[in-house]
This record gives sequence, structure tokens and C-alpha cells, in this order.
Amino acid sequence: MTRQLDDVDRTILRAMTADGRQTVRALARAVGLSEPSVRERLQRLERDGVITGYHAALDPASVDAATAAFVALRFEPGEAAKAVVNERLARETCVLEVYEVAGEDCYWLKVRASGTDALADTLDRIRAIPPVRGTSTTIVLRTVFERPLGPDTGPA
Amino acid sequence: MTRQLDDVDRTILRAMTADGRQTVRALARAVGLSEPSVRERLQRLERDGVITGYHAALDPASVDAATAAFVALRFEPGEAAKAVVNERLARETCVLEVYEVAGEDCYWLKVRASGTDALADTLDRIRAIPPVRGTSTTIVLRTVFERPLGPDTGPA
DNA sequence: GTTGAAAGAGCATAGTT
DNA sequence: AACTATGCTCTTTCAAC
Repeated sequence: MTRQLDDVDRTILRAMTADGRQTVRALARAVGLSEPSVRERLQRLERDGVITGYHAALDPASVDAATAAFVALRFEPGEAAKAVVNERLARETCVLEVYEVAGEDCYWLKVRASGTDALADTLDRIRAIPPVRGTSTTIVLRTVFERPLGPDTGPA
Repeated sequence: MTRQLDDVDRTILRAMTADGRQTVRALARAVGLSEPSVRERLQRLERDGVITGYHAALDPASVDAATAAFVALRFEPGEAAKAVVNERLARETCVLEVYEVAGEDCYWLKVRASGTDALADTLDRIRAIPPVRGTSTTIVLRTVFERPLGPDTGPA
């Protein structure tokens, strides 16, 4: 089982998901503990894999990735086929997320590209992966909001 | 139009999406420029909104959010209804992403919860939003991979 | 774009309770 | 687990080039 988090841990996680570049000192002030204590907790959260990393978030339009789409991907059954698909999808820089979903025998992908042309190119390459049987693409017209996973997400 | 990024900018963005907590000094070594230059570029990228923030990434299981699902949400047309839906969805901590998609007259949501029970509770609350007409939920069985948006994402 | 300097802030490692 | 105390690194802001 995963380690239990207390209120201080959750405060740290809340603060670091909101601003991942703030100093340990600022963090210590936020939680009301000394700097070494907070540092130790932070390091433990990193060691235990609760915090998996820190990432700069980019504006999609500024990096030429304004067009988002979801792609349902059907492909031949079998572990070998799945391995091929996984490996090829990993090489597609426009494919940001890949999920195996229930209900339909397929993957769902989140893709970002500069526009519909680049999206079409990516889809062409995906359809060229041998085990792939077909795709069904849903274009995102507008992002209403996106937020990072936080310590208060799961519990209803 | 958005400002054009050069190779140095892209290297900085690549490094900061991979490790958002590294020091400016380390960044400077990575790009092969002096510290003040890199600092200035980083600040400009932040000011211009290319970098929208820095966030700690959390392990879903460790924060009790192991179950992911996509929800197609149909609701009554009209701006007023949309405003109500947006506001209520923003209050749902399990709802991490909301997109307006083409093809079907609805939203697509990405939801994370501790399990199917908490997911069902969230869906109950979403269905209780007045303009909402129905939902269609697809459970994620496995996350194949997820990666942050980077400077090389968009261009095919 | 560069180097160099100097003050302050932050970090890491102790040793203690 | 928490604290204080310490030396060291990094940041930040100058200047001058």
C-alpha cells in the first residue's frame, strides 16, 4: 500500500502543484514549519514517488500546438501488436497521452499539433503502423479548462 | 501573432519541461550560454506567456486518484446554460480537464477519482447540474503513457 | 551577447531536543 | 519528527565590455 499522507504533506503538495518552482523557504512559511523539516518531507515525497517530477507548463499556441484532438485507435489484438503500437506511438511527438480504455477494443490518444494539416500528417503516420485497423478523431474546438492533478483530486 | 522562438529558446523549454526545478545555472550549462543571458530569456518566456507555470507532477495512486475516465457531457444549448455548466464543473475537484469538442454537441471531460465509487459520486453531481442532459463515461483501464507538452510537440 | 563582483537568499548538513 | 546553527551554492543585480 502507498504511504499515508498527513495534512502537512497535502499542504506541501497543494503548494507545489500550484507553483513548482517556489523555494523550500517559501514552502516552509506556507506550512508553518522549519525549513529542514519541510525539505525532509519534500525529499521523502520525491523518494516515495508521490511527486514524480516538476515540469514547466507551456502555452500550446506559443509552441505551435494550438490544435488538440482525441483519437480512438483500433488495432489487432495480441501483445506483440500492442508492443509495436506502443513503441511507434512513443515516437510520435504530437501524441501526448495514450490510454487503454474499456468498452471498445482500442486506445484513446490525446494529440496536439500546429493545425489540422500537421494533425492529418500525424494521423497518416499512425494509420501506417502495421497492426492499426482504424482511427476515429474528435477535434477539440475549445479548452474550457485544464488543471494539474492535486492532492484533493481523488476523494469525492 | 506569437513571438518566434529560436533554438536556444527551444532548448530552454525542452530542459524546463523535463525538469522544471533545475537552477538557472544548470540551464546555462545545458544551453551553452552565460547565466545572465539564460535568465533573461527565461524571464522573457515567462513574461510572454510561453511558460504558463511550473507544477509538481503527482503519482495518481499516491494521492488516491488511481481511477481515470473520460466523460462525454451533453447539455442544453445556449450561453447561459454553458456558463452554469462551466462554473459547476470548475467546483468539481475530480474534473481535471474540460474540452468543447466538434462532432457531437457536448463537452469531453477527463476525470480522476479514488475509485469507481468516487467516480460514480462525481458523475451523480455532474448529472444534477440543471442544463445537463446526459453523460457517457469511458473508463481508463491503463495509462500507456503521458508526457508534458514540449517545444517539439506541434510541428509534425 | 559577454565577464566579474558583491550582497542577499536559499540550500544542505550537521548536531540537539 | 521537529528545531537551531553552520558553511556553501545559487540567485540577483550591478557594473563594464
